[in-house]
Amino acid sequence: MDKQGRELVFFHSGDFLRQNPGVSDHTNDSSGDHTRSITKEVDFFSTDRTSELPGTDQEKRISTIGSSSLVDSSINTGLNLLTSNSGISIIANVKNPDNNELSGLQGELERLHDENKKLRSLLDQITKSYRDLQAQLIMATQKQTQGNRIEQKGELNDTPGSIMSAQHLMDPRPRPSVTLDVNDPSVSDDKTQEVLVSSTNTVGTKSQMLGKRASMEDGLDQTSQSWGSSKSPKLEHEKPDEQTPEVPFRKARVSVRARSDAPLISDGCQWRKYGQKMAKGNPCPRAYYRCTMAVGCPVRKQVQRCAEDKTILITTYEGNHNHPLPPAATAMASTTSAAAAMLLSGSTTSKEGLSSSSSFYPSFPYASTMATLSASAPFPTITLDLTQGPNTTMPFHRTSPSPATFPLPLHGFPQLLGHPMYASPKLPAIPSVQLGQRHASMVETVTAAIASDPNFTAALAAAISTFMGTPRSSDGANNHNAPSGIPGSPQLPQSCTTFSTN
DNA sequence: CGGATTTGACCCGCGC
DNA sequence: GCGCGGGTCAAATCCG
Repeated sequence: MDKQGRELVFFHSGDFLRQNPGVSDHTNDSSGDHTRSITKEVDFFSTDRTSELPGTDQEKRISTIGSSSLVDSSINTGLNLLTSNSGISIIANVKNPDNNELSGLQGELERLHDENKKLRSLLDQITKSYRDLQAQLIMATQKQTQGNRIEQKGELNDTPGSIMSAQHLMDPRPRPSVTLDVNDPSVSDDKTQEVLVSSTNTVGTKSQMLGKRASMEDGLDQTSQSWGSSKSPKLEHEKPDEQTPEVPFRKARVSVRARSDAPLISDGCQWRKYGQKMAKGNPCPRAYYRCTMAVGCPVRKQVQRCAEDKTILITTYEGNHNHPLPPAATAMASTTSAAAAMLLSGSTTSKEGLSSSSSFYPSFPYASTMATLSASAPFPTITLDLTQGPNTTMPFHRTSPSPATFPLPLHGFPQLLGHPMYASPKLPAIPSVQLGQRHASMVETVTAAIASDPNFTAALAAAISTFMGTPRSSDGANNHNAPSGIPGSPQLPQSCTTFSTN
C-alpha cells in the first residue's frame, strides 16, 4: 500500500515540491539557512505523505484501480494513474452508510466516468494528431531525402541537416538491424544528434516506417556500436541481444541539481558504487553507481557535489532500466523522462521551441524548475535545477556556452513535446514548421486539459509521458507482468537525471 | 561469508 | 605520438 501512496505522491509531485516542508525549506532558501534535518539519504519521492493524502491504504488501492482503468484500455501507460479527484474524494465516502451519501457518491462516480471518457477521447485525439503529424513528417523528410540524395551523394559530411536530423530524431528505438550512428561523419559535428533518437515504438507503424527510412539511409546501417558509450564497449558486446535497444540512449543525460546534505538521493532504485574519481576542477569526488535492481541493467548514475556550492548535489542518470521499477523509482523515472523528453524535443534552441515552452509553462500549476540544455557538453545534457524555488520564474540563464534554458514543468507535459519526432537543439535544419505546429497544437490541447482539471493533469502527463516516451514498449520487459504492480514504469529515453534536494 | 565499497590500474577518446 | 581526463574494471578491503 505504500506503493500506492508513492504513486499518489508522485503524481502530485508539483504540489509535493511546494508543500513538502523539507523541500520548500531548501527551495526557498538560497542563503543556505536550511532547517532541514540532515538525512543520510534524501528521498525525493518520500513515501510518507499520509498527512496530505487522506484515506486508508485500502482506499488508496481502490482509487488507484479505478483511475488506472482510465488509461489502460486504449493505451498502456504502465502507470496506475491516480487523481485526487477521482480517487480520494470518492472513497472518502465509501464508508458512510448514509444512503444520501451513497447516491451522491454514485453521482460523482458517474461524473467521473464522464470525465474519464472525455479525457480518454482527448488522449485519443492527441494520439491521432500525433500519428498524423508523424506521417506527414515522414513523408516530407522522405521526399526531401530522396531529392537530396541525388544531389548530394558524397556530400553528406557537409550537410548534416534536416534529413539526417529528422531521421535521427524520428527513429525511436531502432530495430536491432537498424541503428543510428551518431558518429556518422555527417553528423559527427554535432553530438546532440544523439538525443534525437527517442524511445517509443508505441505506434507500431512508426517504427516500421522509420526503420524502413533508416535502412534506406546511407550511413545509417551501421551497427549499434556507435551508439554505445564509447567508454563502455563491453556493455554492448556482452549482451548483444538485449542491449541493442538500450545502447542508443546511453548518451543523453538529464542532470538535476538540488540542495542536499545527503550523500545520495533515494530514487527507489538500488545502486552499487563501482567507482569514484576526482573530477578536474572539483574538489569533491565524483561517484559512479550502476543500477543493481536487475542483472544487466544499463542505468548508471553519477553523483557529485557542486564545486561552487557544496550543498548542491548533482546526480546524473543515464540509460534506461531494463526491469520493472518500484513506485518510487517510477516517480524518478517519470521525472527523468520528462526532462529527457524535453531534451529530446530539442525544441529549446529554436525560437519556436522556446516560445512553445514558455507559452505552455504558465499552464502548469506544478513544480517547475529550470532546465538547462547543454549542447556543448560531451553528452547532450539537460539540467534540472531544483535549487531554486519551485515557483520562481527565473530569467533565462545559460550555464554553458550555448544551452537553451527554459522553465521545465517537472511532471508536466514536456513529454509530449519531447517526443522523438522533435528536433535536437542544434539541428537548425529540422523541419521546424511542422514541429512547431505540432508543438502548438499539442500544447493547446494539453493546456486545455490542464485548465479543466489540474489534479488530473499530472496523472495524465505521466500517462502520456509513458505512452509516448516509453522506449521499450515492445520488449515487454517493462510494460508487462511487472511483479511490483508497475506495469511499464516510465522509462527514460536515455537520460541522466540529476536530482538534488532543495 | 557474502555483498557492498574502496581504490589503484587500465582503457579510451580527445586535444595539442 | 603523447598527455590528460573521464569512465570502468577488479582486487582488496570493509561491514553486517
